[in-house]
Amino acid sequence: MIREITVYNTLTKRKEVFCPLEAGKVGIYVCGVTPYNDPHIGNARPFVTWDTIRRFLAKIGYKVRYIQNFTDVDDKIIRTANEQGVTWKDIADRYIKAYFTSMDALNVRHADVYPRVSEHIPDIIAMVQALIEGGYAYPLEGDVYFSVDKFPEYGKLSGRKLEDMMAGARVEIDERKNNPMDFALWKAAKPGEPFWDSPWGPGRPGWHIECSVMSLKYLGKTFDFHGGGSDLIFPHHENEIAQSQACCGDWHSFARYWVHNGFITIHNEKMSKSAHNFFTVADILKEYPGEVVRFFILQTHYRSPLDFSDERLKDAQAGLERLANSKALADALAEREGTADTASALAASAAAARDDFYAAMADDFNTALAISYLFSLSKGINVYYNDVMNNGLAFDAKNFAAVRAAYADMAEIIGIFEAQSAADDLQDAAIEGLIQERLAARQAKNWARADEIRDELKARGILLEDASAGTRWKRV
RNA sequence: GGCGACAUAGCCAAGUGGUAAGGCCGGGGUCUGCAAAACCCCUAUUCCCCAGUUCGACUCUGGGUGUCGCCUCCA
Repeated sequence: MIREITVYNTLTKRKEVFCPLEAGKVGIYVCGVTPYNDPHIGNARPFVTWDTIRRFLAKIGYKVRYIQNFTDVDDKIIRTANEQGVTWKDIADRYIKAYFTSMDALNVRHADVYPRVSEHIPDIIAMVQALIEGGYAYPLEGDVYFSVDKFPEYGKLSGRKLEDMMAGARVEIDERKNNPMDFALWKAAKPGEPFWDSPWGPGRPGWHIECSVMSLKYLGKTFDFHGGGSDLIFPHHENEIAQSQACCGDWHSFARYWVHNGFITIHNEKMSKSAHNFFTVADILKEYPGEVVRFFILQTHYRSPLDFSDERLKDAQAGLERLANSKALADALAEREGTADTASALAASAAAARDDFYAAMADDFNTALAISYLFSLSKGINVYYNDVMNNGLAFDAKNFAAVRAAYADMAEIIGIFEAQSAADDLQDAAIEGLIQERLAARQAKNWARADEIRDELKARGILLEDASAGTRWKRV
């Protein structure tokens, strides 16, 4: 079942054949969010992407362990809490909840562990201590800094040299540090900030150290995939590499494949909280179903930029509805019985489509290409449906079951067709009753009454579609 | 200033050294009481520009132009 997959590794800047650390298993660490406001769609991209990758890996037989952190101790959280007169924990809890609400709507399955910084302070202190003892870090007036000069490989992920960075640094230079690029592992507490006791006095962790600590704790010192947005490559991931490798004393430890997704843009400009050009997932969900948003994201390869607009979302919705319609047709067909041998060719093309789909996913998780095979099978299903329902072709239950299974299998990886049917005050039986009444009206050529019933149902979100074999209905 | 990515039809978007997937929109047709859905047909002699390598390049190399990103919090 497990097939060879290739993946673009930011570290080597090329596609590589993926070889798991441990046969049959995959360990994934994805940088999560800092919970201080509602997630916007740009934030959602890596999680939808990784959810899909994860589904695929599990499908082809890997046992997947997926870890995603919450940075719940942070400047912005503290600032927001102070502005609102609540505790940092209130803010973190509120927006972690908001994160789940949004991601659940996008069919993002939960991680195996969601470690939080605030729950790993002792582990963090231990790693900082180890880095100091190893000569890689130094305390300074209650802070602790990582000394980049002690780590020869610094810059290997982002492809930049220390000298180049210093030349163009726009950061205010802190003269106390050994090297301006040295970054904080531990920050001394300022008045009004949350703090924990440490060997260097009261303080809190720097940003990068958490991921080194928590990935080590939950995945070990070496693991397979490390993911996140491209904006994390530098300095965040670069710093993680420095900390983890220095700490473990093993130059080849830490993440083996670095996978970074491109940005979601608006009018071709990066969407970001600081630029105030973002749309939150929650707001988009008021206009579009979560699956449309998910589908919109997956129709573009994860490494490409993705421009967000209402028009693009509408396009995605139209495409997804096409796929969903085929699913509905397939479901309707599947209720029939028939022993004819009329779907063997379709079954063969379904198997081929599924195979192509898997091959596309195995080639650097090319969801855009993979989805095209879903469309091709969709067409096959539609044609067969028309032949059986409208052209009198005898039904082939056995082969069609295989077709339907292949279609569902692909859809499951993409993560569509999972929306819970919304609770509706109109019961199925009532709908069927009205459809029967309309049928009678149509037979009596009472078009006015027939259309009235159709409009009535439409107003309540029920769409009718007449076919020679009967009337189908669906909720929209 | 340093480093990097990308440029494919009206819109979006895959892709390969061997002659351009798929989706959306649009046009025509079939089916239908009308709708809806579906199906069929049409919609890039061409992949930013200029050189070069090659039997052959959109795909490789060099140069140019444009857009975007990272170098500061950021998915």
